[in-house]
Amino acid sequence: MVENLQQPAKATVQVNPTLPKAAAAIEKALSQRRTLLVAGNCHVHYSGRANSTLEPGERLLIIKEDGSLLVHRPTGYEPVNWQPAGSVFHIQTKPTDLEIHGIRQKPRENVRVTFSSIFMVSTLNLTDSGEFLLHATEDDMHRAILLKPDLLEEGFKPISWEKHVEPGFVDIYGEDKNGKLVIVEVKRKTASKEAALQLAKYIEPIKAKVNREVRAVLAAPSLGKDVQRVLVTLGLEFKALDPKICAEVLRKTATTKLETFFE
Amino acid sequence: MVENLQQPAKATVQVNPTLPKAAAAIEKALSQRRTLLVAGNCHVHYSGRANSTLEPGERLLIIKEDGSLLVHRPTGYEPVNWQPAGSVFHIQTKPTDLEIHGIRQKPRENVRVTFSSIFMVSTLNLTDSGEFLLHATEDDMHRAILLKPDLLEEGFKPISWEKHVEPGFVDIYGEDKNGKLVIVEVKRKTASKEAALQLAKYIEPIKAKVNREVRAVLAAPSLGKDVQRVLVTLGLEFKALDPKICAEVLRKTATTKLETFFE
DNA sequence: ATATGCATGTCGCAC
DNA sequence: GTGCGACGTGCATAT
Repeated sequence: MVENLQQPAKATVQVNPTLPKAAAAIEKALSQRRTLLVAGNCHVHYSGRANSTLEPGERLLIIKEDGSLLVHRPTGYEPVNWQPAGSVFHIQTKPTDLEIHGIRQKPRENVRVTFSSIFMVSTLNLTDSGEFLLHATEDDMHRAILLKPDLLEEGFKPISWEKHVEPGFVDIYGEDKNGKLVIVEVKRKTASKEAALQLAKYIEPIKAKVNREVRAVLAAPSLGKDVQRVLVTLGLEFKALDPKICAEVLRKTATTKLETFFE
Repeated sequence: MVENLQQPAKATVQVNPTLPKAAAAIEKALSQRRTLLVAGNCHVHYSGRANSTLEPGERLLIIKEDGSLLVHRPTGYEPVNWQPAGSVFHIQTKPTDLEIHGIRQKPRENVRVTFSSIFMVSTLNLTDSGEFLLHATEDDMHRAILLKPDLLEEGFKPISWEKHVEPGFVDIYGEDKNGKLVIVEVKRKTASKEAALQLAKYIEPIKAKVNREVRAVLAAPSLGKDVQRVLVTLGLEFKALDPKICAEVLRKTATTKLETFFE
């Protein structure tokens, strides 16, 4: 048959469909596991971890092939209502409106999007295997220090990484050029008082354990308002460290080195 | 002219447009401040607080009238790339692709979405003034306790709310039926060790200030794994409190009472 | 399953 | 502007 020779359409669209025609297109998109777009006037009820209501207005509904749902208003980066991947959907058509009901288990929660009119329905058949790479994360900063300890200070020797000591995890743990123990807390953004306190609370347990002097260093691109004062009070040190520079260091260095670091 | 008598179209769509035609539609949508949808094969580069690259694949681009941008892959609740409201966009057409460049100031960052083919372009003219209401938030729990203090315990009398004491804010602050001071930390989800510690750190400063006995109550729907033990150690109490029940209490009570509470 | 912490988190509010 | 905390946060990871 001819259809078998054709590529399936990447996009199908209906503009100003009747509600029954829209319902048919929606049902088909859901059963074929395609990305579905519906624009129209709707109201929304959510019930689950919390409850919400959204009064009628014109919005864009997106349902993806993995069962995630988004309701977007005409402004704002964030969806006003949503459902994470794994939801299942039911369509209900009434004389004057079309309801899309999404249910998620664990936690049990559901969204009902009820359209009174629909401007557009579109079904997209998207294929996407492109890799996504993000750089200059806090993890990149950790790796960069391990690879090139001089980023922290000349002569620093890392011993351990993400080590679980009593109250939580120490980002990096090593020795300075004089053999003193150094614990390092890394932040990719301006460090707050919280970060300083988090670092401070590790000092005593570690001192008690190793029974020798311990230095504590907060490595971050900058310090918040009164954090300098807190550092002095608590006997902590600060090292300026930019996540982008760390990412650059990693880019210039073979990643194989990283993987062999702790073998 | 006839056009003036017509309602502006709620939705305009092009399926499989040439890149120049798509570019024209995109330019128009941006200049008219409409919601724009573009589905096609693209790659994305982001540079700003971090850096990212997304290799080619088929995605949906959304640009809203407020200058927010979303790039959605065919799966996943979250956008793979985005730009918050307030970004400005430039279109660049080359022989083989169409680049949409979004720039945001403060922080300075930019996204470049480069389409090699486009399946669909749609412009939506959405009007939305519907109110959004969310219930069963932590704030609802605060309000419910203020309105109906017996939710916390029989005879409780609230004194203050979101009070700034030394290390931070106490959620609720009051007296029990025996005249003892009570400080309350409210959580809308299972309370973690952090919540217990947060509560504990207020006790000493407050004791020092008021110079009398202080009780500390953690009000939450449930406790995490070892939190019960932490509570005992620190001398804290627990009160089971469900955000949904709080929301229900508020729903049944005139909101006017709330506003007059602290007058 | 639960707990812990990061995120280009975003957003709102108070100072 | 900065700081601070909530969010239906989502998400990955380690236990």
